Amino acid sequence: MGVTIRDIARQAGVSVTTASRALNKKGDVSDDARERVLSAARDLNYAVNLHARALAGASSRTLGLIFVDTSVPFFAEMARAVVDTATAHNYSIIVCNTDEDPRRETQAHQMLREKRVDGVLIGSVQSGSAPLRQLTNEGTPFVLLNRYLDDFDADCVYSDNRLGAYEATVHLCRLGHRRIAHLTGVDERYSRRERLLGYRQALEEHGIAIDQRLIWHCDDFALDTVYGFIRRVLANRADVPTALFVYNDRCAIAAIKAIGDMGLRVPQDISVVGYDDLEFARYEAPPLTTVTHAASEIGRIGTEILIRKIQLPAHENWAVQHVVLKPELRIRESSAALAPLSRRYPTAVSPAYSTLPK
Amino acid sequence: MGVTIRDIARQAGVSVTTASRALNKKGDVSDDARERVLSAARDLNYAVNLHARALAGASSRTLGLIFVDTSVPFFAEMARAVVDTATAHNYSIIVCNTDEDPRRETQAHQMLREKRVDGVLIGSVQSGSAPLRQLTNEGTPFVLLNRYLDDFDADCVYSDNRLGAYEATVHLCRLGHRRIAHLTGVDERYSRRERLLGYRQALEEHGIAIDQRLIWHCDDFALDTVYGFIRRVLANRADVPTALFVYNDRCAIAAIKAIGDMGLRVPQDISVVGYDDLEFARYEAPPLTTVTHAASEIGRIGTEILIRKIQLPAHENWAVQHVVLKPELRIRESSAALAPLSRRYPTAVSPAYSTLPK
DNA sequence: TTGTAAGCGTTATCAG
DNA sequence: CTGATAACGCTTACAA
Repeated sequence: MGVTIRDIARQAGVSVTTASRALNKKGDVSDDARERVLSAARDLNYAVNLHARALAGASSRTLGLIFVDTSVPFFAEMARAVVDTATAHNYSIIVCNTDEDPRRETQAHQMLREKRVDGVLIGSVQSGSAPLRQLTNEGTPFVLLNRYLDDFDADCVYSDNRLGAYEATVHLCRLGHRRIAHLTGVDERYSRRERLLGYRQALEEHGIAIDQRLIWHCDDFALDTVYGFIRRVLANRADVPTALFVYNDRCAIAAIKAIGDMGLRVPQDISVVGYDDLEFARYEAPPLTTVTHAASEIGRIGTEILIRKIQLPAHENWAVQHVVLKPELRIRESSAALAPLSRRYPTAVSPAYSTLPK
Repeated sequence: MGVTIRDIARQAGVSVTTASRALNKKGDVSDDARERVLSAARDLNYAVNLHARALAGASSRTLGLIFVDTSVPFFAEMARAVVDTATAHNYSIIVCNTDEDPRRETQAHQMLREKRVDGVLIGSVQSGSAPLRQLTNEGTPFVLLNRYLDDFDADCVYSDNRLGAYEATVHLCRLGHRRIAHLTGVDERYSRRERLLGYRQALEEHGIAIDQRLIWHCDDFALDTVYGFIRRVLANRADVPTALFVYNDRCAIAAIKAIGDMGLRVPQDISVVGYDDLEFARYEAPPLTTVTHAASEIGRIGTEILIRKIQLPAHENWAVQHVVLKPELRIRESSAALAPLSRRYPTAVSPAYSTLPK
């Protein structure tokens, strides 16, 4: 069943050892022998058995990738870069999704352990540092992607969420806005905390008091929820802000639609700024002001660090790396200078202005 | 290095064989022995070495997934379902992207061969049926996802692209449109051919002659290209259709923006219909009429078929499965009845009306 | 430069 | 019910 190195050794008229050496282009093999081995391998359409190779001590040439949800565009892009970079270095990627469920996270780690992966890229940390500690104990290198932990000093690459949020909010302040709301999620993800901090810092620096009623926590798993939430908030005229900084672009499109359906205009009545610069952001109506933070860069750099760490000669020691990427504000048409009061709110806010289609 | 089954056998005071049996809950083991083995495994934090297991004849519990580009939302959703379904059956997924490059496709197949995966899910077929033939020869089960090959009878699950396109186009015909353009890509992907066929069939059935100048082939790798393409076409007033059926939602948002930037309105001047029903489609302005074809269903069903095939007892034989899912038209506000001529084209078409932001 | 032989960790066979 | 022992396919000392 399947052609083995023994078969090609026989066909090439050499020993298994020589065959192995020739195949792995290592050690001294005569040109003649190498030639015969390689052509035998070609003839027999040989493919190494990586399980055997891994078992015999070599690496498995496989990395694990643990994400919250690889179908979310931002993560999908990051995952794509991870796979590409790994492929370029001849590693393959096993993908796991946690959906922020600690149980699934544990299962993922267990599975990767059983598969004896050479390293793990981690974009989802649900049960604290326990799994990371285990990886460290077992000597499996890992890199945090888009995550940072206060209580565990690990290699990581992420973009400066606080800075991005800060710049987005400063942008709105400079446009004259003072009632700036922030829409975020309900979980305690690192990026949420950081963006909230950046938002607060910008307001404080501009002498704007933090108004808790303008910090909107809304479950953003389904966009419908976000849409409904915004409509409900806007229905109460007193709560309507003049600008809205949304946790990400995905939620921003739901917010923009909700704003429009409530009879308000973006940016004339409410300026909107997103985060992520997803592909569709430029095609929104109006084109969405947002923050880019090259998801693919995070994926690429993280994977390169991981591979470098894996291939580090045993005697050298490793200096923990923190790579922080600078996000960048992309100013487009969804944000504009605060209009004088007389030009705002052209129509009465009517909850039934329009509804979300099925 | 690492705790082995030998260690837990020793600690439990049984033979390796018994330990293995207890761990795999197969064969007869006394409750007492099982108990001791299991607790030893727990104490020592044991994790099977799947390489060893695979080498010893058991399966590797790994599937391969070959896609064109897992970061494209539609594929990302499908991939997500594949990973979830596989996980539920205790399989893990190795992801490969081909970018429609036959060389990368070959590399992917080679890699999966070396990893001795139990089966492969294939959503990218670039070099014809050669790789599939190889899989068949080697006895590696596979299922085509969202693909169908005329010249190779393989298990596959896809949605009826022709039907979806047909219904989309019929919808436009019934709204009174007769100048209906179709925007598609430049490659010869199966889904492109099928959607084009559905489009043609609908027109023919409504007595509308096929006008080649209304079938727009445009490279859709970058959305900018699509945007520029549409603007250029619309600049020539004579070529402006009253309705546009776009290959997918992703391109449709670029088309809608281009139409708007050329001073035309959707749907009053041009009705637009997309395909895929991506999450953002409902939040477009106007909400996009499109065709759903549950990407996740394709992923789930395909994976289930593959696993069933893998686990098929050797003596039973397998009847090739073709699962065809029915797509469904979602009518929203981007398509509307053909307006009388007098109400169309309110503004002169000016190529410099607006531009795409950076 | 080449070959022999001993693992790697597991499962499967077969005999107790 | 249990346990030796022989694979599985490969790498790698070590020996020649």
